[in-house]
Amino acid sequence: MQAAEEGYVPELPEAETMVRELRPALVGRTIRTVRILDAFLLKNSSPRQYRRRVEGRYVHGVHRHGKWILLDHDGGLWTLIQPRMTGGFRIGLRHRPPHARLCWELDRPPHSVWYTDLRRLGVLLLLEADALQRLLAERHGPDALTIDARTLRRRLARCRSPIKAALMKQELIAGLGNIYAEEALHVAGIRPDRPADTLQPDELRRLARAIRSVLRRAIAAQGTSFRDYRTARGSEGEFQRLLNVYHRTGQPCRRCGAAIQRMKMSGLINRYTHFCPRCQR
DNA sequence: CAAATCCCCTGCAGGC
DNA sequence: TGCCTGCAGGGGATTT
Repeated sequence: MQAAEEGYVPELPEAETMVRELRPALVGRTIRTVRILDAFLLKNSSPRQYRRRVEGRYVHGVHRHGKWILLDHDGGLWTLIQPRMTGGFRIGLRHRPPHARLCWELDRPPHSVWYTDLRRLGVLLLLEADALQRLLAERHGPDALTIDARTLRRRLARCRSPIKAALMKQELIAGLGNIYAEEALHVAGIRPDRPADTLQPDELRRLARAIRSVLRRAIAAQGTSFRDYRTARGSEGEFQRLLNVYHRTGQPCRRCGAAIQRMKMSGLINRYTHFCPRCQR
């Protein structure tokens, strides 16, 4: 799956889509060679170190936590990939695709998995199991895809940020970004600028359910979250059908017809937040 | 503890 | 035509 050059912005559904494509390509293969075309993305190892540790290793599994992708190299060694804005994968290509940064060459088909990253904001870390656990514990709350109302309430209990800003803090809940936080709040009928700790029990139940359903639907659509309608390149229809508020300023709410508004709020001061002033309270 | 700011990076749109 | 600015955005580090 490619990333933003095709209009995708990796949040949880995009990461899940990548993992589902990577799993049948990588699991059970041995990484023969790693071709590192851009050392910039290796943040905690040199190309030599990375190759020495990973080459010859069997891939035991491919996992996702929040927006992060994990390769289990077996024997307690992991590659953590944060695609950030424009990271993505291409499978089985013989020649380097545009913006190729790294290639895992495999012992059997599809023989190659490429990591591509147009803007080079992505991060790749080589981690022992205990370091990975520490990182997840420090930086990641529970995964948004399976969040339940009780967990959500606990995570937000002492948080006074606007609920949308809180939902985007990965250490509270992992996986939501700008787009799906907005969409979930619209489905739940909650204004994005409400302080998180003022949500009532019934609102938290609606919100937890909305987060799960928005993410599940986006995964079913293979993570169709377009950032930029100007470069949507033909998939524009699907994108517009899925999104209720994101990037829809002035357009009618699909539920009540009121014009979608945009605003700025504390914690997200230089970004717009879209919402329906009638449906969301 | 929360918020703001800056930074990483590239492509593209809009203004002049 | 070409240069400049702003914007998109995840997320870490640093400052207020």
